Amino acid sequence: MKYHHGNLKEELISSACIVCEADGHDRMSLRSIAKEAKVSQTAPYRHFKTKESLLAEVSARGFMELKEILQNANAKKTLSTRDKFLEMGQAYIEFGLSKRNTYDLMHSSVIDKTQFPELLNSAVGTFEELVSVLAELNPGISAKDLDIKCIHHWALVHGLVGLLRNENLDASEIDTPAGNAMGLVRSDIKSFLISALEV
Amino acid sequence: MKYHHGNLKEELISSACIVCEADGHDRMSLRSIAKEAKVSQTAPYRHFKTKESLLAEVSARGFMELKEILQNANAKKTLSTRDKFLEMGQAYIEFGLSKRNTYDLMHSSVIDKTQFPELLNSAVGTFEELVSVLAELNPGISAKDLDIKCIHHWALVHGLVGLLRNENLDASEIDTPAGNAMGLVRSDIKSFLISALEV
DNA sequence: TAATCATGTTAACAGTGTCAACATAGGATG
DNA sequence: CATCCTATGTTGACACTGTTAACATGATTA
Repeated sequence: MKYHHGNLKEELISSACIVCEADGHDRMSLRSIAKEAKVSQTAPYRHFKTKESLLAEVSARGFMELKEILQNANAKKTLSTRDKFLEMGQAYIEFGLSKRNTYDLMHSSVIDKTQFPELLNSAVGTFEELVSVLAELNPGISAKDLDIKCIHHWALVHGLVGLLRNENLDASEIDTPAGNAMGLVRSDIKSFLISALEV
Repeated sequence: MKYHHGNLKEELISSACIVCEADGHDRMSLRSIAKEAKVSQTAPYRHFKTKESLLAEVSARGFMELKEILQNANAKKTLSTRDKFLEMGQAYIEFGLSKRNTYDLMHSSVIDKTQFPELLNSAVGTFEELVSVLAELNPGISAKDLDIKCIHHWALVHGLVGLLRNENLDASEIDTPAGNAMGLVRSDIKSFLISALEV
């Protein structure tokens, strides 16, 4: 039994990633992931100043994964620019729905992003991928209009994820106009995007 | 000093509303609001089964307030339908930004809405106000298309609130394309809505 | 008047983030 | 090689949390 773990920091982060996605960041305790790493409950404090800073790391990895997913969609050379754009939108939404709790953390206010510059950069990085495809799709557009278009589309997919994730308005659970519409959109995200993005 | 408080449930709820908005729902403790009401730390359990159920009440009040705000916007008879619609969008966003923490709670996953039917109804109620104005704005539209349009616009404003609230991407704080664009949108929400909603 | 029951209290439990004080080991320095 | 330093671990403690069980009170009702 060796006193020093050797790779604790990395193990804590990846363990935290798993627990966060499984249980949600608010139900994750530092002590439990320390225990999982077979290490005392205060050992994490040698690598993270606070619980928040460990969560910031988890969040940053989420943004990196999301960025990679968007890059992959944008890199499909067989697709037209328009289709790459649609693919990105769909990929974004699917990430938000499948990595539900991680996505939650990424946009949660428990982490003050201004205190974690790297995290802020990661979050902003997502935006850049969108800028590139929209610039290609709208040749000659002004920088300002391009930025605004980006926000428009980012807000749309981000908001849709929020509605689909959080509201439990699925037709399967409740029979209302909102619920029915939500089920409709969920069952065919691509069609919704085509009509909503009007591209 | 009377043993029975007389109005404890109501006082706990309104106190919780204030604390939630001030500190955020995750930093609110049952014990602290019990103390504030000059009552023992377990007294709230006579009125709320769990902390979550108290938060559900706070959330429901948030949705009611939001619905009222949207109704007021929709009821301005001097405005055209189009302007009422824009007014609603702006009012929604302003609510999300000014009642930041309450809005957070309303869309948080700490409350399982399926376990609080009233809360679910409140949340769905927001949707109905949007349906009415969009129906007026798009005469002859099919029910399905109307629902989808609603989701589209709801997602847009909801997503925009999320971006403006959560990302700390303001131009004042960080100088990036995303930050600059965010500052631009924030400074003139109405213009953004006009261009984004294309109405 | 007596009993019931909603509504309060106290004491306790297991769990949390975090800090101070101490222990260990591996690498740098003499 | 011996010694010290420093990174990294442990133990013990503190104040706080949500929640439950057991008990107290007092208003309503039979």
